Amino acid sequence: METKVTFRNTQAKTSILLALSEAKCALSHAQLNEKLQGICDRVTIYRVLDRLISEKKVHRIADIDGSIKYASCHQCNHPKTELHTHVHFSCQKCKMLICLDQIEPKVVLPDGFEIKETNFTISGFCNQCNV
Amino acid sequence: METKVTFRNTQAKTSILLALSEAKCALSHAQLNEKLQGICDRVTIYRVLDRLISEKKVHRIADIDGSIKYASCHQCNHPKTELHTHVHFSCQKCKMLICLDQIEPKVVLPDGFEIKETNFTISGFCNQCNV
DNA sequence: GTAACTGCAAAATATTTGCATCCTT
DNA sequence: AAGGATGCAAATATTTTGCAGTTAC
Repeated sequence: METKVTFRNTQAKTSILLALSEAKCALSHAQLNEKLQGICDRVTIYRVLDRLISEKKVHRIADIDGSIKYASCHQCNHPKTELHTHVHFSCQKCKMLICLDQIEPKVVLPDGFEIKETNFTISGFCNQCNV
Repeated sequence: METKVTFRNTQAKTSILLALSEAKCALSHAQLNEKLQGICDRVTIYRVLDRLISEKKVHRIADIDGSIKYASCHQCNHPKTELHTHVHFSCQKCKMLICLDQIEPKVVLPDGFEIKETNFTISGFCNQCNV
């Protein structure tokens, strides 16, 4: 009774993955839509992003304000890992959200807590804006 | 030219602060609205929450999925601190978001980065649900 | 009395769904 | 050709804004 879904490689998917790969930071749906200049519909972007996340090619990050950003997993050092335990930095000036792969805080939870996913975001001014 | 705003103590504000204080976890706007049972309007809840955040009585947490939760600052050990550097735990089963005050990862950022705010959330199963 | 606060209606955003059509495989 | 993917329209949230009437101080 297993429903096997085969993902296809389409123009939209390729463009979206490329846009995310080229970006040096995570992008919101709106930023992606702007960057893609109408190559495909807004709705398609939502759907493709969902598929890319299922395929573990993209990961979804909740920014410090709750807005969702998407990042190509190749930007991180551990593309196939479920846990993205590294820190994200969100700049209050240039609005960029970047992955600080090197920085992975070690956290030990109290007994009984089982960790499945993490989202560590620090906000402030990045090294480009902090002059 | 300074505009001094004096916040007032109103019925809605008192009820909302009480609801958040009674809760053992952070609540979303929708959860608050339900708990308040029509004591005040949805819009009022948004506006009161904004005020309470300005007054540093409540803090705003982006949950792992990007949804916004509000927590009474008395739940934390450092009510007046700007930085809420402790870890939040978001349970995938019971949907509760709690503050783990004791746990504060130490993070050292690369040169040039200035830290203003943090949001560390870990998701999984809490000690109540993990049986 | 005055300025902050509230409720209601309406606008602005953001995300999801339905469905006919188009494209990969 | 079969079923996944897309575009467009429309339905659902979710959050914000305007404004007239109310209330705290």
